[in-house]
Amino acid sequence: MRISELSRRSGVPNATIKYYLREGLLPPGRATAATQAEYDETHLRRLRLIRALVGVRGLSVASAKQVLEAMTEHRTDPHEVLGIAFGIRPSGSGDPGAAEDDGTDGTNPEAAALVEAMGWSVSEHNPARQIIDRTLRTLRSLDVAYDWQALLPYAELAERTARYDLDRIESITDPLEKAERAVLLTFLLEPALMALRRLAQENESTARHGGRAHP
Amino acid sequence: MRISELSRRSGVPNATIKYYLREGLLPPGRATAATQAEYDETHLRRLRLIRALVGVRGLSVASAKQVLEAMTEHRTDPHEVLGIAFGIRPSGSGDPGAAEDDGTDGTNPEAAALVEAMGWSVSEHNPARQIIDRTLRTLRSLDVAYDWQALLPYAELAERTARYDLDRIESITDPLEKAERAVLLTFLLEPALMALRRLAQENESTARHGGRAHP
DNA sequence: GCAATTGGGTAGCGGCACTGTCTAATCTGG
DNA sequence: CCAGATTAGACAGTGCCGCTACCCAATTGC
Repeated sequence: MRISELSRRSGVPNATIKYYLREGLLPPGRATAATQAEYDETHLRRLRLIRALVGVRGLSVASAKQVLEAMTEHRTDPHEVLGIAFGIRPSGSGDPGAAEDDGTDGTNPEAAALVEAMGWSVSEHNPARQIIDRTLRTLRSLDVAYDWQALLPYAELAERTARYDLDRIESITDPLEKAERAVLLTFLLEPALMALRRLAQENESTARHGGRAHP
Repeated sequence: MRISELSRRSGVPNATIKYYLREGLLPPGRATAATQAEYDETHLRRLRLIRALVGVRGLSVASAKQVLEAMTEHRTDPHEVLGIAFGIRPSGSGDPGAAEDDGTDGTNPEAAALVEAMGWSVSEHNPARQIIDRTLRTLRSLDVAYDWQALLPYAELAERTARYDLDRIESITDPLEKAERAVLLTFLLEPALMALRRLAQENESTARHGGRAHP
């Protein structure tokens, strides 16, 4: 399959496919000549995956690249992939690297306390820790008295969610397929889970305040 | 308080505050003269809220504006605010309005089935429905056999999350404060909840595969 | 042989979130 | 009363990001 057919079958414009190739999100096709390369079903699949991560989930192209790299390399087992992939940040946020001026070392004490309390075994470097500490700090700066203990019930629910996530990929034997499924469920499901929460919030709000939905 | 003090106390550059004023995210100060306006604590608070929504949560400035408008107007009760605010989309996603070419009418049948099965009472227009249907369609296009029934356990957990969310704001009497808290908990907590899920996933993965965290 | 297609490269575009500059009016200190 | 600083408001410019358009030489299919 040449690039035009790949474009036609995926619905992604020719120029955009070239862009993904340049950026390294899509591996190059098997070159058959100086101006000819052959693509196969794996490229088509990868392309759809890219579109899902970027379009539906809203990852930046750079973040999607990291996820895909982690997924493809999967040095030993899917566990690695999860560990690496879980640290990607959405496109919206600003500067990675140096914190603006809030003098935060890399300790994230609140996340650590939470992990300890839950009895979890997670890497010190998991960037999810940062997100938790940052969120709590931000909330408190807005006079919302939240600390890690306020997150405990949420952590409990997250634990069940994670168990359910892992159940769903346990039966897959092919490691690459398993890694792909893990990425899909982790990232692509995030907007849907938040959507579920909002539906449930509206329902719960309706139930408590007795109001009916706006027409 | 004049603009410079507002800038100094919030850490937001002068020019950026003017930008937010232009965009309508921050209400104008009380003009005392042609080149003088007075800002107060509510402006400072609002500014911090903007920064939290845009910086931490990653909302686009336009989305943040909608959230803030819904929050401020709060025609009758916080229930309205939740209903409106819950429909905001993150900045990452592409074109609102016309769906690309996947001929989707506005029905979102899977979300409807899920809502029905859960016995929820939510508006037909809640955009969370769209997100759910879109996510499921995308997953299936990637050969992941998911339908609304696969989301039921997640919906169950979302319901508990929502109950906990509503518990936390129930005691607030001032309607504007309540609306603000609802917005904060709904939006600002989202990254943290996803972070919790990832921590729990890593933990669960470690437990099942017996691996230890990467050094 | 020759139009059409392709790979590969570079340049440009539109949107977004600011940022810098300018002007005229106003305030402050002496 | 006046010099110097500050301010509101308007507008142009910047840097980044995700494409998109164009160009060229090589290759292909007819």
